[in-house]
Amino acid sequence: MFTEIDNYVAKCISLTENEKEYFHSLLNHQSVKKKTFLQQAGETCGFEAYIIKGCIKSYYIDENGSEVILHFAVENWWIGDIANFSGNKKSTLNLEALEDTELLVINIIDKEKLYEKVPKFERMFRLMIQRTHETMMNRLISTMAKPAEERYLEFISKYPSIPQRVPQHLIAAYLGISPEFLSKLKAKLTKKKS
Amino acid sequence: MFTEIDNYVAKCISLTENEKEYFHSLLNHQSVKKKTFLQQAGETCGFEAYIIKGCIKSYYIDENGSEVILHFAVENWWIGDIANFSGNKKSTLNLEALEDTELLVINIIDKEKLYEKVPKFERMFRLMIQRTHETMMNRLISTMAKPAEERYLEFISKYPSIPQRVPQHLIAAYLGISPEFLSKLKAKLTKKKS
DNA sequence: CGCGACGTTGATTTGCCTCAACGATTGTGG
DNA sequence: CCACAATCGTTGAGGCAAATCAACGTCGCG
Repeated sequence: MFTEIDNYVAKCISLTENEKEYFHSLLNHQSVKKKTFLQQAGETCGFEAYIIKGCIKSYYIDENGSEVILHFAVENWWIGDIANFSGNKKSTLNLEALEDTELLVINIIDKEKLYEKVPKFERMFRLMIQRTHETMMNRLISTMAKPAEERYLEFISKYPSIPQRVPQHLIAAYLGISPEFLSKLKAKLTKKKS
Repeated sequence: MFTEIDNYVAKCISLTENEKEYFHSLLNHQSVKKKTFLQQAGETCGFEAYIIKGCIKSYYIDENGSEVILHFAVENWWIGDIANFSGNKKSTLNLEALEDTELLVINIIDKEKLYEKVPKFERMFRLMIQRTHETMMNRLISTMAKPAEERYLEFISKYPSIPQRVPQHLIAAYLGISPEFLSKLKAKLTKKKS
């Protein structure tokens, strides 16, 4: 149960057996059935979760009612609600399982305790968020500067496994285009090839 | 010279006199004249800088040649190149002074030393990057889900001082719209009021 | 003074959206 | 096990937000 997450941690920092045990003791195993929510907008609980198996879609619904997808998080990713870290404002983030999913969850209180007892974890989570931030920035740049076709091609080459697990209209939402338009894009691309 | 940055640090962590002195010893004061670069795309030096006075524009030029502005960083902000942290790939980020600017710079090597000697700084930079990441996400969401007019209004209400220091076509670039279109937007808005 | 940087305005074009109708597939309750 | 409803993808017609191109006025500065 802990092998994957231990591998992940080991890539950033090295722990003693005691520290590892303490870390494990703060993690709660949780299963989430397909089409159910790990978190819904409006809840205030703060946590972070490591995905052992499955796929979670994290997305916002903004005031105008449009859905913006942040991630399709799969095995060996962290998900959580950044907004919940800094302030304690209500989250506007939704986390919904696209498949039956197994997670290891740490709540924000325990995470602070962890930082206190094993400060090395500050480093791990700093590195984690740095990487997330970096991908996010690249996405912002793509979104602002590149046409939909290019963004789509980038997406499938960066995440080749996602289109096989996730319905196409969600990929459209991720790219920020309408499902109809993505369909037309694909038609155009296959025509090009032939 | 260190009063502003010390205030910033104190909001996140508390330091002994010794730690503070060590921190100061790693900072290099640097002045950058208007219209010159603190960093240009292609350089590999990694650093992070705290702005004491002035204004820095950080932006990418993507393959298609279009400019995407990440920040207008002013007093009491950090700037740096995230991409340079994780990998050591060449940066694609440009940092250009829009005004004569005074900075405190720490290079990436010294920053690692700092982490080692005073692990508390892991926390400070984690919190810093969490906040940056949060604003970035909100911007991504706005960019994807909201029309230009709404984004413009958000911008001037969030950063009311920026339009007074920064030429309008750069604000257009920040918002991801053409300068002409921003001009037309403003015309429409002032007409609405009257 | 003259040049370059900046902002405005108008005409035209285009990337993408919305709406609507239609197959194909899946899954679920009777 | 079938029937019917969801869910999903495709295609076409029309519309709109924003880009592009071009011309022009204005200011600040060397």
